[in-house]
Amino acid sequence: MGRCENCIIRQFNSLRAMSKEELKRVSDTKTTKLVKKGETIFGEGDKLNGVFCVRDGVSKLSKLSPNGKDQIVKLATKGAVLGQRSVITEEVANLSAIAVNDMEVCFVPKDAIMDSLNSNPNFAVEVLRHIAHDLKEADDVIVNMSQKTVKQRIAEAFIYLEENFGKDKNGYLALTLSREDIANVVGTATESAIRIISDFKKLGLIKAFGKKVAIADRNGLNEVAKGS
Amino acid sequence: MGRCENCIIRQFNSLRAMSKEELKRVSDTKTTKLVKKGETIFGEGDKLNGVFCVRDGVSKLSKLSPNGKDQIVKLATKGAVLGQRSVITEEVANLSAIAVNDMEVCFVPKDAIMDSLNSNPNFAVEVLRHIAHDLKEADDVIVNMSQKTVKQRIAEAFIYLEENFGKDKNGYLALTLSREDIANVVGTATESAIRIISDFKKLGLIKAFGKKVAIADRNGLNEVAKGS
DNA sequence: CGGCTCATTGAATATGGTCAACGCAAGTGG
DNA sequence: CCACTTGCGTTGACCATATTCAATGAGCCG
Repeated sequence: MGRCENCIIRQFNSLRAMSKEELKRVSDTKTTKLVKKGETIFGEGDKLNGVFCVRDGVSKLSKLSPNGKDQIVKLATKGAVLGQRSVITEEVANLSAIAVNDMEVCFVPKDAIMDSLNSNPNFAVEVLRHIAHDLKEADDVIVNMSQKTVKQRIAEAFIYLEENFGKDKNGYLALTLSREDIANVVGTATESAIRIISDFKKLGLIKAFGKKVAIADRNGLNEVAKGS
Repeated sequence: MGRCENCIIRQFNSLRAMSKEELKRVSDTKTTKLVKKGETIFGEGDKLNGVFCVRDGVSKLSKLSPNGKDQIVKLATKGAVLGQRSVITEEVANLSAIAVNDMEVCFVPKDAIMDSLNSNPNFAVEVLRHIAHDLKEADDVIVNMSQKTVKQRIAEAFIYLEENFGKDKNGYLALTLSREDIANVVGTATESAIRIISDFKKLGLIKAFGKKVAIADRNGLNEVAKGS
């Protein structure tokens, strides 16, 4: 099992602001887990005793709405730290974290985190910056959700997926989501999403092969996203 | 002009975690402003040189969507600190802050804030807790926006307004928003909001007198909000 | 009294959700 | 190997919801 001090992933998240000693402590108390596609890392309402640092794979963070539908609030990938928010506010988890593909995550007990927060201002400020950035993104999502059509949001989602997760050798989006997951990301019914995706295909904006999708006309998609 | 050390408002926000010396410094550099209803405290894209602490009145924090419509992301009242997020990430403001009624705000230059953040872990963690809480709320708003109908969201909005801003002696909501503002809070067209409000009135859920609104049947509204 | 701003209403249209059916591919167990 | 299930993706038809454009009213202020 690797040592946090040498972990490259750390460069992407707030743990990079920890001192050598702090990292050593984290490394000594952490455990590494493999999470299979579809498995739950933690669920809404769970009491979290630490945070999860994503080393590999992708997790969806979602919340069940009162009407019984899941809304995916964000996708977390390599470098993300899950559960941070709940640990800080000492509340139960507000979102569920479910693996979208096979993952490798490190669990870091909360004491190591909280002690560093309370004693190392550099670390606290670094975490603060990350959360502040998340908040900005969340505000932007609110605006998108409430002001854009489903079609625009789906177009944006594809662009987002390509930008953040890249493509495989055949040009398909490297992260393959089920139609249902796509619908849950943009907040619509699965059938609605399917219809729009099918339209995009007919318009030549994307290519689709089973659940795999490739962006064929990036500019065109962009036009749609901005409202054509 | 009052001294921050004696300011009661401070109890509601992260400034309560500052030491006496830090507060003194804030107090010496701060300025107090009166902002009239409709005036802009800062706009999207502005570079902020400090934060604004709300002593009285209410501000709407909104963002213009690409299609030209304003989305009100949140309402900030007594005790709220505006612009905090932008100062922390050293980005331009992501939202506009506009006074919904006459306000009194204190402007605190960012140096005092940043220096305390970097040297006082108590303060940093307190700010962190606040922002983490804001993030949770934002995530919840995302779920509401994408999964609930306009009718549900308007019902929730009225309940929210009563809970957070109270009523006047006649039972009307103490914070009076224009129909357009209500529409912008729930993310819909003004006419849609108006129609639904008019329905609520016919159903006896609310009373309306011009732009003033009073909740008549709290339980009924709650039913609607949960989806009846 | 204009001239404003905002609330209100109607009618036509667009957009999205729901229900139901069918196809296809990947297992699974006999 | 075949019948059977199961999970998705896909499509159609219908209904509900929300937007848009347009017109009218109601109150307010100089």
